[in-house]
Amino acid sequence: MSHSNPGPSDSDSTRPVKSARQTPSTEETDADQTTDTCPECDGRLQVDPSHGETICAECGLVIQRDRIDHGPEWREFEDTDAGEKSRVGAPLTNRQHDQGLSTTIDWQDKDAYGKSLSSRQRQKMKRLRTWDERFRTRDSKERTLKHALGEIDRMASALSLPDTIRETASVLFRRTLDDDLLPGRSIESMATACLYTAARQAEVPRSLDELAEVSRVDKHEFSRAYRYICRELGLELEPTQPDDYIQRFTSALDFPHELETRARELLELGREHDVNVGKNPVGLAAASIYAAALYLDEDITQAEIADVTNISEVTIRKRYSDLLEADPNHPR
DNA sequence: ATGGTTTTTACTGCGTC
DNA sequence: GACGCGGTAAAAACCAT
Repeated sequence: MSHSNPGPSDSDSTRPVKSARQTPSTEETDADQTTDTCPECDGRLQVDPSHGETICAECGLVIQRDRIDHGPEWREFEDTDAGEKSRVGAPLTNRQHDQGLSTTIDWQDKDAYGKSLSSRQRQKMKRLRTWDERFRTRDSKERTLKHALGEIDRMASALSLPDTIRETASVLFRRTLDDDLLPGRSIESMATACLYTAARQAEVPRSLDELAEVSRVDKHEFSRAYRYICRELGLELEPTQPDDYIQRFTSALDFPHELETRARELLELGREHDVNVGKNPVGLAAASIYAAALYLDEDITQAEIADVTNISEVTIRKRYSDLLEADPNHPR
């Protein structure tokens, strides 16, 4: 009866569980007042009843979605109740500029039975469509939002990021819009920055290079926008961990799961010997994968890893020789 | 702006298939 | 001889001050 959808985070389930990020206990207590704090920024969590979402008041991170059944309430006893109790409809979403509420006039010149309209009617529909369109994107902010959310969706799909992250990115963009951070910056760069931020907050980071490949603006533009919104919205993000890139890179290279764990061990070893402080986490991930591949006799060249990670061979060499030195029983 | 650090680019020499 | 690898110098990029 209720929407028991498996949840968008499923596409993420292949990742090894790092720690209990989700707080499943809140499901049971089910109180609207939750005293938890955001795992990202320790901000206060609040429940948005209209969306059934738990979001962080500080950074806009969506913790949990769809706790409210959006299904209908079938309780109309008298005629006067007609329509009032029925709350049928799709759930609200932040990912459409009008939160998914508006209707659109179809582009086909057909009536409800699928028959073609007379030419007179066609004229009329054309005019109506024009006004309908103007109405739906009434002012510039709505238009901006529409554009941005479309872009966020497109880029998130290209990077196969789950829905929760798109939601977070959408919330972030709304905040930048509400705080008037947009003037002077392109919508594209802001939208890209929001997505980048959202992915980092959810600990499934995509590198700046990866974002740059799907964005319509270049790296510098949106990384400037990113720093800007971090400052203005007071977001404090931890630096990304090399571990967060391991799973994606190993699977892109068709390596077995075993290699993944080996790479993580190497990173841990490196951490203990302080050889990876101040280094690019993406470079470290690439190096640990290369090193792990050597241990496990995988057939791989530095060039191939450099290719999928966008890290130069030189850097891979440097980082992985660091890692080997940290390993007391390395092969050579 | 500046200086320190990291990463990239370009190039060289060595061993192997 | 092409390829993978290790190294180096210089340029570029990045970051804090």
